[in-house]
Amino acid sequence: MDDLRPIRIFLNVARQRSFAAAARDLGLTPATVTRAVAKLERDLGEQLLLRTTRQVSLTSAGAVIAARYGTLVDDLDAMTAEFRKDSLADAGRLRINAPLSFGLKILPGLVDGFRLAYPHVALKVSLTDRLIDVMEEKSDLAIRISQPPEDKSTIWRKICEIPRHAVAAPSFLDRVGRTASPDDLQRAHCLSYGEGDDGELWSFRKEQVTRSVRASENFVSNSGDLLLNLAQTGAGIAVLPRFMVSDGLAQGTLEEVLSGWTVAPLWLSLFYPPYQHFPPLVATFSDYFEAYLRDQDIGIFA
Amino acid sequence: MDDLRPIRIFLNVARQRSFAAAARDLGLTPATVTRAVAKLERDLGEQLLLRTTRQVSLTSAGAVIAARYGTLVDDLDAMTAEFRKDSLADAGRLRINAPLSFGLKILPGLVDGFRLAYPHVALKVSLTDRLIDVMEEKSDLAIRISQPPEDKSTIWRKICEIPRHAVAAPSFLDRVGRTASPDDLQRAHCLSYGEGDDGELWSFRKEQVTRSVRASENFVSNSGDLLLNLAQTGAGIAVLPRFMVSDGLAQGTLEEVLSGWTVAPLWLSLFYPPYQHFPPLVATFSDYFEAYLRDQDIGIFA
DNA sequence: TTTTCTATTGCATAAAATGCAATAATCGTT
DNA sequence: AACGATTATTGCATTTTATGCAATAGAAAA
Repeated sequence: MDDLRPIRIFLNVARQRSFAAAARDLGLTPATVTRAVAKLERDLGEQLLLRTTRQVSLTSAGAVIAARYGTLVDDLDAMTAEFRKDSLADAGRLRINAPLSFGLKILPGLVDGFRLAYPHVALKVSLTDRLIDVMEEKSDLAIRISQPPEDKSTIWRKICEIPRHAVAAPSFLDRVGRTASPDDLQRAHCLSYGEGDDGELWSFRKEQVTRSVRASENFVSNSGDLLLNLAQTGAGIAVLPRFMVSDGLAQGTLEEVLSGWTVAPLWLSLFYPPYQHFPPLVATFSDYFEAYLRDQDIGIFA
Repeated sequence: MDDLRPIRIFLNVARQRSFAAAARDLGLTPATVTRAVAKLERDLGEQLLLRTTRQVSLTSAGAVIAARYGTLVDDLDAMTAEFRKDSLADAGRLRINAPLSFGLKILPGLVDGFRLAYPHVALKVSLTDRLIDVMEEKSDLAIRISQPPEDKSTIWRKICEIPRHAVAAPSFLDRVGRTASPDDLQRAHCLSYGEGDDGELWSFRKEQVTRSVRASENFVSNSGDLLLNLAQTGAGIAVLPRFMVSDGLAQGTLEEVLSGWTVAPLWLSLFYPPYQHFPPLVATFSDYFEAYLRDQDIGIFA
């Protein structure tokens, strides 16, 4: 019973008690109606309608089946209509994935605003620091802060650049001394972010001069928050997004290292699963996301 | 949304997270699966599945739709299975139509027995004395006591013959006198059964001799019970089925007129709507009906 | 009776589904 | 890194299915 057409036609005939009327109603030929009903009866192995050329009535089985299938078909139509309605850009469900630190620091305000603007959207936010596959994480979109993506297979959209600062605790700098040039940086003092074993490559820039330093592999973590904590307790120098260190700098628990030199920024991007047809709701959120960030002091819009 | 096939295929793909696996499972080619899912997505205007050559996952919309459609399709399958099961000969619904007097006198015992033998059949009995169209009365079968049917268009089955007796109250016969031959019958004394205006034609037979009397049009009723009541109160002579008068004869409230002469019997028949495929349950009841009547002293089985 | 409307069916045509083979993409293995 | 295996997709040819038209027989109405 895969084809609902015969059922629909049968229901119409049963309501109107006429094949011809049903045909006119549905814009079909009587022949089609006849064959559809015959097919349904054949499939169910039960006669549903009693026909004379001038009169049509229901058998017992037909009456039962008309009632039961009728409500079911109505349910299905209502459901399908709802699906179509939900396909608008301002309702439905949205699963978002974001990095841990970004999620905790930025998302609360953003999500609040979005829920206010689009109250019919059911949001599900998952926080993961790994730069995982969007599909595996079952997300409709993923927020990522990373080096400019080189991935070819995934779809992504650059939102802005995230300026970074090399920071350390004042107590730490008091102990090891403040340097003026990246060349003087002690590799062992570096608290590096990364998934693998080797340290990050930090690129400092001052006017036209660029200096690169490969951070030590002595300490590598995939958690920006951990690096922040360590830096604040005086364990070393970390290179972190501004939105993570601005509080510490303001309160004096952190001090910028190599001020005057700028670190190569990261990119804040939105990653999408391999959509053929971009869901309108995802586009809506993406636009809201970009607009929201423009009003915050988080990134630099090129 | 008339074709459930794409939905079924989509559900299978969603469960297995693989087009190829679904194809193997359903005995289809991957091409068919691909096209079915694409069709569903086109119909709903929403992407449901995210595919890579090695990975398949659900969009938000896909997850919702899979869940909702899944339960609905399950309901439909269960319903259809139930219909098929009910198409057996011992369950379902049965609408019976019978004449009033027969229904009150004979049906109670018959229905009791049938319900005991077939407890899963829902019976609906309607009593009508008119020889109406079976379809108009919305019955699956009609019990009729009548002259041998000449109808060509309807389907009927003769069960037995119903012997009739000409009866009157003893007091009535005391007053008007007892006659020995139909020829002496006073037309004005006849209480006639019929729908129209003119009286019945009563055919009496004694050995090889046949005598016909047309009953008076002075009193005609379409209710056998009314005729019986009138006869018992001494209003005249009525020709009635034996099962209606046997009690009166035994108790002496009625007396047979022209004993020795037999009245042409009526036929007890079952009338059916114009079935193409005879419903098994109707056949079951018909057989039970005939068997039950053989055990009663109601009819004569030729 | 004739007339009109009805349900059905055979036949020719149009539409849809299917299978096969080829292609591009991705993952695991060597 | 390169290869092999598996996967989803698509164009093309074929088969299956559905559809419309016209004809037929039956039943109610005029």
